[in-house]
Amino acid sequence: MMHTTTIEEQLAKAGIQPTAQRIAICRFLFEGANHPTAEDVKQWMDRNFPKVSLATVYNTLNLLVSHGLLKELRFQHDDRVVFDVNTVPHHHFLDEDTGELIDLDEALVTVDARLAPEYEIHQVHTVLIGRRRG
Amino acid sequence: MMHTTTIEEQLAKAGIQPTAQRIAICRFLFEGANHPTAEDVKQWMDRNFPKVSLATVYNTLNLLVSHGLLKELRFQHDDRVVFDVNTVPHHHFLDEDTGELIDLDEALVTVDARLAPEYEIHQVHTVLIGRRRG
DNA sequence: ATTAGTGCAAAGGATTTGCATAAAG
DNA sequence: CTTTATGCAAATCCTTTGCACTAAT
Repeated sequence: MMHTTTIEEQLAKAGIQPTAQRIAICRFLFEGANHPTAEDVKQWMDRNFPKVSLATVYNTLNLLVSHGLLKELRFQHDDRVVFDVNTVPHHHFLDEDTGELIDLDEALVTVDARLAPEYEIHQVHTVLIGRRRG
Repeated sequence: MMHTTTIEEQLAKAGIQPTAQRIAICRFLFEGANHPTAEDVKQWMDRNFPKVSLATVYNTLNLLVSHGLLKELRFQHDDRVVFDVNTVPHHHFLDEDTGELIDLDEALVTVDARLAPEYEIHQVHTVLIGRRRG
């Protein structure tokens, strides 16, 4: 029988003290938030865990990033940072109508770059921009 | 014999009045500036065409973008906008040591995305992150 | 007790805006 | 003359920081 890791455990394992504020933020992040901005996190917190300051939101997000639990991303269409719980390398689809960002598993996108041999490639990130019909 | 298009002509053709400030900025941009930020443009102007305000630099850059002579790009490693004279679709290599950005012709990078048919793809942009040896 | 986390308000950097002046058509 | 561009300073947006306060170990 398999044991689901709690947020406290995930934080502890990453070396982050699991305070109430941090757990609340992680609850939002790890339970389905889709590429939220700091402001999105703040707004969710205001509704679900009031009295947390914006500074704590930023501190916590940066802490999670620096401990590898979160990635920060920037896209062309928005000058704000968005956070991605998906820390595994992957790509993104950006719906140009709605602004919605969708993670694309690395296996779904094949990138073949024919560069001169002095270019060592360490990471590849593709953004597909378009529209989802339907 | 082929006639090289002047900056004035390029601006006029795009419907932009070719003022002295705009021409100077375009001279910097179109003659080899590599993915400059607004601040880079301002600094070049301070040296080569003093007394131009930062507001005019931003106004001009935005004007060029809105008329299709320039693209604005944002990358993960820098929260500032960088401008790209290359308005044809292409990809980028980011040297993670130096921060240098290198344009990659679209033909050099093949992207194959296996998405569900409701995803209409209009643009593809790949960033390759790594290091250039040598 | 000592260290670490939080909240608030202020500061910071990048970019935009309002408005008066200057230049262009 | 009338419109458009410029310069300056102030304003705005996002994010970070300093510092006093609180809560953990």
